[in-house]
Amino acid sequence: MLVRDGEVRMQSVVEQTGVSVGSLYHRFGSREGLLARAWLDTLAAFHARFLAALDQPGEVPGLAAALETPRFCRDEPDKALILVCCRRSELMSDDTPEALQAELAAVNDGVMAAIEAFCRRTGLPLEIARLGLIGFPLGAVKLYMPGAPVPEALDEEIERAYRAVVLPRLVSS
Amino acid sequence: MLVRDGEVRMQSVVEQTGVSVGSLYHRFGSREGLLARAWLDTLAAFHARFLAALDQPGEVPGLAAALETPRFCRDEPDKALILVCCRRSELMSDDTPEALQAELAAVNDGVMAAIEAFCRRTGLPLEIARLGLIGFPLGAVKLYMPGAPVPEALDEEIERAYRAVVLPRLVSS
DNA sequence: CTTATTCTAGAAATAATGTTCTAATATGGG
DNA sequence: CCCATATTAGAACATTATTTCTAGAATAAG
Repeated sequence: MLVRDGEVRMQSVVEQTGVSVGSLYHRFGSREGLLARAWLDTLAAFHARFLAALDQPGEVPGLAAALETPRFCRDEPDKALILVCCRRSELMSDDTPEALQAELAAVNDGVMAAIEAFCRRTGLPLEIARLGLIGFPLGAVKLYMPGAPVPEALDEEIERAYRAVVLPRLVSS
Repeated sequence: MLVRDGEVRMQSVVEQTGVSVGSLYHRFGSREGLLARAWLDTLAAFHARFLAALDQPGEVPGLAAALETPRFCRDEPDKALILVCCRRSELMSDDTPEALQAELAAVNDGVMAAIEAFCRRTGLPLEIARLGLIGFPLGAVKLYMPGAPVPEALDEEIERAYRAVVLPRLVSS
């Protein structure tokens, strides 16, 4: 584990990866730079899947995107650990290099735009979309991670919750 | 904020509370002791409400308990911040004083026993109960905290999700 | 093969944080 | 009022973490 007690120490990274301190500073510039890079790479990996699923047509709009969270946890456990078990504020703060802060802003804008487009398309209120697409799936997988694998059976429950909050808003629109 | 970047520094506590280092160490023994005490007190406050709600009779068993999470966030924002936005592992670790580790174990045992009794009473599988009682409500409020208040309207959505995963299991039992 | 460049290594310097300690201040019982 | 005990204060100390630095190894181009 690179992460212990919610903190990431340069020394732990050296021990766990076998890469020397000098190399880490050569590549990432600082601890902040390293953490931000880890967060951004993880976010990009998830968002690629999430956004693709969001545009995917299906019986229930957005359902595939909601199910990307548990699937990502099973497919890419290492990245999912960062995505699900770290807070953004732990990995990116005010003293994160500006270039990386800008990169995060760009990624966030992209996702926000995609979700807003989804809402316009479907007539869903933004808050409902956030809840069904992110809040419930994330809350569900967090019951298991870290430590246990995310069971396949969980997807059915996430789907039930998603339908329960989204379908009533779809018909009324 | 006592918490910055997910870390709690003794110096921040001194600054935010006006209490001196000496006093903190006199009362809590160590940083670990202080963090564990904060976590345990918070947990106790929530569990008192959660367990009372769990035993409360109602049309849908457990629904009141599921709704205690958003209500707790509104009623006790300071404690909710610790409960919702800190990981247990940040506040309690292997070098937490043993007495406090035992206290946590006792609290956890109590909650676990109550949830198991609830499952026996209702015929619900444990995983479904955890999801509806904890996973979904927590995932929902985390969309807002920290930074924004938890809207009243969220309770209705949590209820929908709770019913969606719990009701199908109730009738079949 | 030689040279320029990039990357690696890890000890040493710097900075940040946790803890201890002594003196001073409050508090409460006799 | 006086003493005993509990609490407070914050400077000094110890520990732990981040960053810098210099020398050496790999890599690639000419």
